Amino acid sequence: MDKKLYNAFKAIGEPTRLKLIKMLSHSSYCVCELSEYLGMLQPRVSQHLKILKDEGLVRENREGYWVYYSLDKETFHRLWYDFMAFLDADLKTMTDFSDVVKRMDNTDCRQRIKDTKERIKKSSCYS
Amino acid sequence: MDKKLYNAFKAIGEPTRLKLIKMLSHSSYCVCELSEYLGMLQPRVSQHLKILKDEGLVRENREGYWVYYSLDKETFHRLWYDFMAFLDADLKTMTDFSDVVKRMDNTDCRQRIKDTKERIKKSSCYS
DNA sequence: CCATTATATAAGTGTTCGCGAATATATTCA
DNA sequence: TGAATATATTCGCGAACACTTATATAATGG
Repeated sequence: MDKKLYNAFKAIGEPTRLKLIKMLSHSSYCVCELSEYLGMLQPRVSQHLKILKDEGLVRENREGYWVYYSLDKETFHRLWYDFMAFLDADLKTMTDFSDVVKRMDNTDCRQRIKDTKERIKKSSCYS
Repeated sequence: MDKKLYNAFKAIGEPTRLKLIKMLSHSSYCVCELSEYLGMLQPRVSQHLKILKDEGLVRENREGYWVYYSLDKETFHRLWYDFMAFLDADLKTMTDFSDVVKRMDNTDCRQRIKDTKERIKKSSCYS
Protein backbone atom coordinates (compact mmCIF):
# COMPACT_ATOMS: atom_id res chain seq x y z
CA MET A 1 0.00 0.00 0.00
CA ASP A 2 1.24 3.44 -0.88
CA LYS A 3 1.89 4.83 2.58
CA LYS A 4 2.20 8.40 1.40
CA LEU A 5 -1.13 8.33 -0.37
CA TYR A 6 -3.36 7.46 2.55
CA ASN A 7 -1.32 9.58 4.93
CA ALA A 8 -1.93 12.65 2.81
CA PHE A 9 -5.67 12.02 2.81
CA LYS A 10 -5.60 11.41 6.54
CA ALA A 11 -3.85 14.76 6.96
CA ILE A 12 -6.59 16.52 5.03
CA GLY A 13 -9.37 14.53 6.69
CA GLU A 14 -9.39 16.32 10.03
CA PRO A 15 -11.50 19.39 10.87
CA THR A 16 -8.79 21.56 12.41
CA ARG A 17 -6.35 20.86 9.61
CA LEU A 18 -8.98 21.50 6.96
CA LYS A 19 -9.59 24.89 8.57
CA LEU A 20 -5.88 25.62 8.47
CA ILE A 21 -5.77 24.60 4.82
CA LYS A 22 -8.65 26.93 4.04
CA MET A 23 -6.96 29.80 5.87
CA LEU A 24 -3.76 29.27 3.93
CA SER A 25 -5.66 29.06 0.65
CA HIS A 26 -6.76 32.62 1.41
CA SER A 27 -3.34 33.94 2.30
CA SER A 28 -0.05 33.11 4.01
CA TYR A 29 -0.14 33.53 7.76
CA CYS A 30 2.26 33.12 10.64
CA VAL A 31 1.39 30.84 13.51
CA CYS A 32 0.29 33.59 15.87
CA GLU A 33 -2.13 34.96 13.28
CA LEU A 34 -3.65 31.54 12.62
CA SER A 35 -3.85 30.95 16.34
CA GLU A 36 -5.63 34.25 16.97
CA TYR A 37 -7.97 34.18 13.98
CA LEU A 38 -9.04 30.58 14.52
CA GLY A 39 -9.31 31.05 18.29
CA MET A 40 -6.99 28.14 18.99
CA LEU A 41 -4.04 27.79 21.31
CA GLN A 42 -0.69 28.10 19.60
CA PRO A 43 0.60 24.55 20.24
CA ARG A 44 -2.51 23.13 18.63
CA VAL A 45 -1.87 25.14 15.49
CA SER A 46 1.82 24.26 15.42
CA GLN A 47 1.14 20.57 15.85
CA HIS A 48 -1.31 20.42 12.98
CA LEU A 49 0.90 22.54 10.74
CA LYS A 50 3.70 20.06 11.34
CA ILE A 51 1.51 17.20 10.13
CA LEU A 52 0.57 19.15 7.01
CA LYS A 53 4.21 20.08 6.44
CA ASP A 54 5.34 16.45 6.75
CA GLU A 55 2.98 15.63 3.90
CA GLY A 56 4.31 18.51 1.85
CA LEU A 57 0.93 20.22 1.82
CA VAL A 58 2.26 23.45 3.34
CA ARG A 59 5.61 25.24 3.30
CA GLU A 60 7.17 27.40 5.98
CA ASN A 61 9.14 30.62 5.65
CA ARG A 62 10.75 32.16 8.65
CA GLU A 63 10.87 35.94 8.86
CA GLY A 64 12.59 36.94 12.04
CA TYR A 65 10.38 35.97 14.93
CA TRP A 66 7.66 34.71 12.68
CA VAL A 67 7.20 31.57 10.66
CA TYR A 68 4.85 32.11 7.76
CA TYR A 69 3.05 29.11 6.34
CA SER A 70 1.71 28.86 2.83
CA LEU A 71 -0.21 26.30 0.86
CA ASP A 72 1.65 24.13 -1.64
CA LYS A 73 -1.13 23.83 -4.20
CA GLU A 74 1.08 21.78 -6.48
CA THR A 75 1.20 19.03 -3.85
CA PHE A 76 -2.58 18.96 -3.69
CA HIS A 77 -2.91 18.59 -7.43
CA ARG A 78 -0.21 15.93 -7.55
CA LEU A 79 -1.98 14.06 -4.75
CA TRP A 80 -5.15 13.73 -6.75
CA TYR A 81 -3.21 12.84 -9.87
CA ASP A 82 -1.38 10.11 -7.96
CA PHE A 83 -4.64 8.87 -6.50
CA MET A 84 -6.22 8.60 -9.95
CA ALA A 85 -3.12 6.77 -11.17
CA PHE A 86 -3.43 4.46 -8.16
CA LEU A 87 -7.02 3.66 -9.11
CA ASP A 88 -6.19 3.13 -12.77
CA ALA A 89 -3.08 1.05 -12.24
CA ASP A 90 -3.10 -2.65 -13.04
CA LEU A 91 -3.45 -4.69 -9.87
CA LYS A 92 -1.05 -7.32 -11.14
CA THR A 93 1.80 -4.83 -11.43
CA MET A 94 1.34 -3.36 -7.95
CA THR A 95 3.82 -4.78 -5.48
CA ASP A 96 1.53 -3.94 -2.58
CA PHE A 97 -1.06 -6.29 -4.03
CA SER A 98 1.16 -9.21 -4.99
CA ASP A 99 -0.24 -11.32 -2.15
CA VAL A 100 -3.76 -10.29 -3.08
CA VAL A 101 -3.24 -11.24 -6.71
CA LYS A 102 -1.85 -14.59 -5.60
CA ARG A 103 -4.96 -15.27 -3.55
CA MET A 104 -7.18 -14.18 -6.42
CA ASP A 105 -5.57 -16.91 -8.53
CA ASN A 106 -6.79 -19.47 -6.04
CA THR A 107 -10.27 -19.77 -7.41
CA ASP A 108 -11.63 -21.22 -4.18
CA CYS A 109 -13.92 -18.36 -3.36
CA ARG A 110 -14.99 -17.58 -6.87
CA GLN A 111 -15.64 -21.27 -7.55
CA ARG A 112 -17.56 -21.73 -4.33
CA ILE A 113 -19.81 -18.79 -5.17
CA LYS A 114 -20.30 -20.05 -8.69
CA ASP A 115 -21.19 -23.54 -7.46
CA THR A 116 -23.64 -22.23 -4.92
CA LYS A 117 -25.30 -20.01 -7.50
CA GLU A 118 -25.70 -22.88 -9.93
CA ARG A 119 -27.04 -25.13 -7.24
CA ILE A 120 -29.63 -22.49 -6.38
CA LYS A 121 -30.49 -21.97 -10.03
CA LYS A 122 -30.96 -25.71 -10.63
CA SER A 123 -33.09 -26.21 -7.56
CA SER A 124 -35.19 -23.22 -8.54
CA CYS A 125 -35.86 -24.81 -11.91
CA TYR A 126 -37.13 -27.92 -10.22
CA SER A 127 -39.27 -26.19 -7.65
CA MET B 1 -16.67 23.56 8.66
CA ASP B 2 -18.05 21.31 5.96
CA LYS B 3 -18.45 18.07 7.91
CA LYS B 4 -18.90 15.93 4.83
CA LEU B 5 -15.73 17.17 3.24
CA TYR B 6 -13.25 16.15 5.90
CA ASN B 7 -15.15 12.97 6.66
CA ALA B 8 -14.78 11.83 3.07
CA PHE B 9 -11.03 12.42 3.18
CA LYS B 10 -10.83 10.66 6.51
CA ALA B 11 -12.61 7.70 4.96
CA ILE B 12 -10.07 7.51 2.15
CA GLY B 13 -7.13 8.16 4.46
CA GLU B 14 -6.91 4.72 6.03
CA PRO B 15 -4.83 1.83 4.68
CA THR B 16 -7.47 -0.89 4.82
CA ARG B 17 -10.10 1.29 3.20
CA LEU B 18 -7.69 2.44 0.51
CA LYS B 19 -7.05 -1.22 -0.31
CA LEU B 20 -10.79 -1.83 -0.55
CA ILE B 21 -11.14 1.18 -2.82
CA LYS B 22 -8.37 -0.13 -5.06
CA MET B 23 -9.99 -3.57 -5.21
CA LEU B 24 -13.33 -2.05 -6.20
CA SER B 25 -11.68 0.13 -8.82
CA HIS B 26 -10.61 -3.13 -10.44
CA SER B 27 -13.98 -4.80 -10.27
CA SER B 28 -17.09 -5.26 -8.18
CA TYR B 29 -16.76 -7.84 -5.46
CA CYS B 30 -18.91 -9.32 -2.74
CA VAL B 31 -17.77 -9.18 0.87
CA CYS B 32 -16.57 -12.78 0.98
CA GLU B 33 -14.38 -12.24 -2.06
CA LEU B 34 -12.83 -9.09 -0.64
CA SER B 35 -12.34 -10.85 2.65
CA GLU B 36 -10.59 -13.82 1.04
CA TYR B 37 -8.50 -11.90 -1.48
CA LEU B 38 -7.29 -9.33 1.03
CA GLY B 39 -6.74 -11.95 3.73
CA MET B 40 -8.92 -10.11 6.22
CA LEU B 41 -11.69 -11.28 8.52
CA GLN B 42 -15.18 -10.60 7.22
CA PRO B 43 -16.34 -8.17 9.94
CA ARG B 44 -13.30 -6.01 9.30
CA VAL B 45 -14.24 -5.75 5.63
CA SER B 46 -17.91 -5.11 6.37
CA GLN B 47 -17.14 -2.39 8.90
CA HIS B 48 -14.87 -0.50 6.53
CA LEU B 49 -17.29 -0.88 3.63
CA LYS B 50 -19.98 0.66 5.80
CA ILE B 51 -17.81 3.72 6.41
CA LEU B 52 -17.15 4.06 2.68
CA LYS B 53 -20.84 3.59 1.93
CA ASP B 54 -21.87 6.25 4.44
CA GLU B 55 -19.69 8.68 2.50
CA GLY B 56 -21.23 7.59 -0.77
CA LEU B 57 -17.91 6.33 -2.07
CA VAL B 58 -19.22 2.82 -2.71
CA ARG B 59 -22.58 1.32 -3.57
CA GLU B 60 -24.02 -2.05 -2.61
CA ASN B 61 -26.09 -4.48 -4.67
CA ARG B 62 -27.51 -7.56 -3.09
CA GLU B 63 -27.71 -10.71 -5.19
CA GLY B 64 -29.24 -13.46 -3.15
CA TYR B 65 -26.78 -14.39 -0.45
CA TRP B 66 -24.19 -11.95 -1.67
CA VAL B 67 -23.80 -8.21 -1.42
CA TYR B 68 -21.70 -6.83 -4.22
CA TYR B 69 -19.93 -3.55 -3.68
CA SER B 70 -18.84 -1.21 -6.43
CA LEU B 71 -17.01 2.09 -6.58
CA ASP B 72 -18.98 5.28 -7.13
CA LYS B 73 -16.41 7.13 -9.19
CA GLU B 74 -18.73 10.09 -9.60
CA THR B 75 -18.57 10.69 -5.84
CA PHE B 76 -14.79 10.75 -5.97
CA HIS B 77 -14.75 13.29 -8.73
CA ARG B 78 -17.35 15.41 -7.01
CA LEU B 79 -15.35 15.26 -3.80
CA TRP B 80 -12.33 16.82 -5.43
CA TYR B 81 -14.49 19.35 -7.21
CA ASP B 82 -16.09 20.33 -3.91
CA PHE B 83 -12.70 20.52 -2.26
CA MET B 84 -11.37 22.86 -4.94
CA ALA B 85 -14.51 24.98 -4.58
CA PHE B 86 -13.92 25.01 -0.83
CA LEU B 87 -10.39 26.31 -1.37
CA ASP B 88 -11.47 28.92 -3.89
CA ALA B 89 -14.50 30.18 -1.98
CA ASP B 90 -14.44 33.60 -0.38
CA LEU B 91 -13.81 33.32 3.35
CA LYS B 92 -16.24 36.13 4.09
CA THR B 93 -19.16 34.24 2.57
CA MET B 94 -18.47 30.98 4.42
CA THR B 95 -20.70 30.55 7.44
CA ASP B 96 -18.22 28.20 9.06
CA PHE B 97 -15.70 31.03 9.11
CA SER B 98 -17.92 33.88 10.29
CA ASP B 99 -16.25 33.91 13.69
CA VAL B 100 -12.85 33.74 12.08
CA VAL B 101 -13.61 36.65 9.79
CA LYS B 102 -14.82 38.62 12.79
CA ARG B 103 -11.54 38.02 14.59
CA MET B 104 -9.58 38.95 11.49
CA ASP B 105 -11.27 42.35 11.57
CA ASN B 106 -9.80 42.92 15.01
CA THR B 107 -6.43 44.08 13.84
CA ASP B 108 -4.79 43.33 17.16
CA CYS B 109 -2.51 40.60 15.92
CA ARG B 110 -1.71 42.12 12.58
CA GLN B 111 -1.03 45.49 14.20
CA ARG B 112 1.13 43.96 16.90
CA ILE B 113 3.24 42.19 14.30
CA LYS B 114 3.50 45.33 12.24
CA ASP B 115 4.56 47.38 15.24
CA THR B 116 7.16 44.87 16.29
CA LYS B 117 8.55 44.67 12.79
CA GLU B 118 8.83 48.45 12.55
CA ARG B 119 10.44 48.67 15.95
CA ILE B 120 13.02 46.10 14.85
CA LYS B 121 13.61 47.89 11.57
CA LYS B 122 14.11 51.21 13.28
CA SER B 123 16.50 49.92 15.88
CA SER B 124 18.42 48.12 13.16
CA CYS B 125 18.93 51.43 11.35
CA TYR B 126 20.45 52.91 14.46
CA SER B 127 22.73 50.01 15.22
C1' DC C 1 -39.69 -24.02 10.63
C1' DC C 2 -34.94 -25.32 10.40
C1' DA C 3 -30.39 -25.51 8.19
C1' DT C 4 -27.12 -23.10 5.41
C1' DT C 5 -24.62 -19.29 3.51
C1' DA C 6 -23.41 -14.51 3.58
C1' DT C 7 -23.36 -10.26 5.80
C1' DA C 8 -24.10 -6.91 9.53
C1' DT C 9 -23.78 -5.53 14.17
C1' DA C 10 -22.24 -5.54 19.03
C1' DA C 11 -18.85 -6.02 22.70
C1' DG C 12 -14.20 -5.89 24.35
C1' DT C 13 -9.40 -4.41 23.86
C1' DG C 14 -5.14 -2.22 22.62
C1' DT C 15 -3.61 1.71 19.96
C1' DT C 16 -3.79 6.15 17.89
C1' DC C 17 -5.08 10.86 18.03
C1' DG C 18 -6.28 15.61 19.28
C1' DC C 19 -6.04 18.63 22.86
C1' DG C 20 -4.30 21.60 26.80
C1' DA C 21 -0.56 22.55 30.02
C1' DA C 22 4.08 22.98 30.70
C1' DT C 23 8.56 23.37 28.90
C1' DA C 24 12.20 23.92 25.41
C1' DT C 25 14.11 26.12 21.33
C1' DA C 26 14.88 29.95 18.11
C1' DT C 27 15.38 34.74 16.91
C1' DT C 28 16.24 39.42 17.86
C1' DC C 29 17.75 43.26 20.51
C1' DA C 30 19.70 45.60 24.67
C1' DT D 1 24.47 37.37 28.54
C1' DG D 2 19.73 38.31 29.53
C1' DA D 3 15.03 39.83 28.18
C1' DA D 4 11.29 39.62 24.91
C1' DT D 5 8.66 37.48 21.26
C1' DA D 6 7.30 33.61 18.51
C1' DT D 7 7.32 28.88 17.65
C1' DA D 8 8.28 23.93 18.53
C1' DT D 9 8.21 20.01 21.46
C1' DT D 10 6.93 17.05 25.37
C1' DC D 11 3.71 14.99 28.50
C1' DG D 12 -0.63 13.29 30.16
C1' DC D 13 -5.40 12.50 29.51
C1' DG D 14 -9.80 11.37 27.40
C1' DA D 15 -12.02 10.24 23.07
C1' DA D 16 -11.97 7.99 18.76
C1' DC D 17 -10.51 4.17 16.06
C1' DA D 18 -9.29 -0.41 14.10
C1' DC D 19 -9.30 -4.99 15.01
C1' DT D 20 -10.94 -9.62 16.83
C1' DT D 21 -14.45 -12.48 18.89
C1' DA D 22 -19.03 -13.43 19.39
C1' DT D 23 -23.66 -12.81 18.12
C1' DA D 24 -27.55 -11.15 15.28
C1' DT D 25 -29.82 -10.41 10.88
C1' DA D 26 -30.96 -11.50 6.05
C1' DA D 27 -31.76 -14.58 2.20
C1' DT D 28 -32.50 -19.09 0.30
C1' DG D 29 -33.83 -23.99 0.04
C1' DG D 30 -35.36 -28.39 2.25
